Amino acid sequence: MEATIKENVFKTIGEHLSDEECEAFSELPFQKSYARKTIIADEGKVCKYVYFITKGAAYSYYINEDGDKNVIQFAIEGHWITDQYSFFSGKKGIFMIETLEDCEMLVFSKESIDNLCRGSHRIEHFFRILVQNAFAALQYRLTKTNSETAESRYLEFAELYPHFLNRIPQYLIASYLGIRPQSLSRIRKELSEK
Amino acid sequence: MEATIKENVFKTIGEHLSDEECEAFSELPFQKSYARKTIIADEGKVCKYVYFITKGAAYSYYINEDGDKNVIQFAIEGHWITDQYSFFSGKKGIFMIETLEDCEMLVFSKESIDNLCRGSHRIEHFFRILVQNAFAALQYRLTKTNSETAESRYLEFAELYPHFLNRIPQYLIASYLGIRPQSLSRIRKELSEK
DNA sequence: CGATTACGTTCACATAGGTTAAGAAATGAC
DNA sequence: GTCATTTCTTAACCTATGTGAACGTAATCG
Repeated sequence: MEATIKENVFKTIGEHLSDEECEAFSELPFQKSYARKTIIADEGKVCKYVYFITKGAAYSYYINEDGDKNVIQFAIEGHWITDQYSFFSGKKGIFMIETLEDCEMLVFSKESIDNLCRGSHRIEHFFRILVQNAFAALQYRLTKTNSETAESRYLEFAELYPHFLNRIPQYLIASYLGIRPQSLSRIRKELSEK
Repeated sequence: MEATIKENVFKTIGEHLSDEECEAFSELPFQKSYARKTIIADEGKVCKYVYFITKGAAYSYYINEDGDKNVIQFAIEGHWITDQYSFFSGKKGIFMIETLEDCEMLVFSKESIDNLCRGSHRIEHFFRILVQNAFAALQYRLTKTNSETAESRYLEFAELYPHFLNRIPQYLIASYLGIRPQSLSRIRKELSEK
């Protein structure tokens, strides 16, 4: 288990923890399997866990007043996923999290993250850097959303996450890009005609 | 100075530091004034500082290939502003930061943030929480950008930041919302006719 | 103070992407 | 394998926002 944590979790930011810290880390999460299309966090309920995916794929989304699904984030092996807002505030969630494939996850409760961070400065540091990088990436994504056409956002997505294209249904990619499935289909057609 | 830091900086997340920690914190930044319309961080150069605004207003933006300005963030008294990506990675910046009004700022270098965090677990914790909250807010903003009309985004902006409406030129608000100044003008006209 | 520039408004027209609807293709259940 | 369901594609039409240009007013600066 320690090896799994060390390999999977810590390589995600390339920091090294001592064996002791690593052990503290590895005692806290529990491992869990979820079947494909399982909802693991539900809008309106408090999101009590952070999930680190060791196998499979999942995504988070929210549903607006019109009933449209809006994809926030995709996550595959080596990625973290949660409803940040709900998880950290303890207030009711705004996002759903659902598996796309059968998944293996490491599940961390808020208490375990808090204990880990309280108990080890370096683990707290690890999480700070993790969130910081996520923030910078999200800021970049927002600028693109605000200033580029759907076509160029799709091209950038395809370049950035080529392995997602085969694994994730197109209508979810469309939603992630902020457009309708029909529009993505049209864009793909135009691109293939060029 | 300690009082200023304690009052200004720490009230922003409602955590309390010991006097000792507070003192460590207050020794590191320097205070600086900037005139209106001063560019304090420049795209293409490394962004070496995090700014905490104690007076005035500023904003960050980037300029795309077509030469359009794209506003990322507004910041007034009590807010932090920086080019996160550049600041933390040490790579060349992607955003500009410019003052909107004459400003007073507390300026933190990367070394000072790193030293503060290394030297005090609680300060590291402070910054983790700070970034976490910013991340959750940004994620929420992105979902709105992806799924709502410009009109409803404007209404939400006006409700969330009523004090910004008077202080910030409309063409910058338009850019923040991802639309053109003419479109915002049209939207405002339609709203006033309702 | 007047000159100049920056900002906001309006309008006519263009276009990206949304909508609705239908059918084709792929996937999954039995 | 067959049937049902989910996903993808296409097309005709619609709407929100972009574009370019003109004009008025407010802010800024000499």
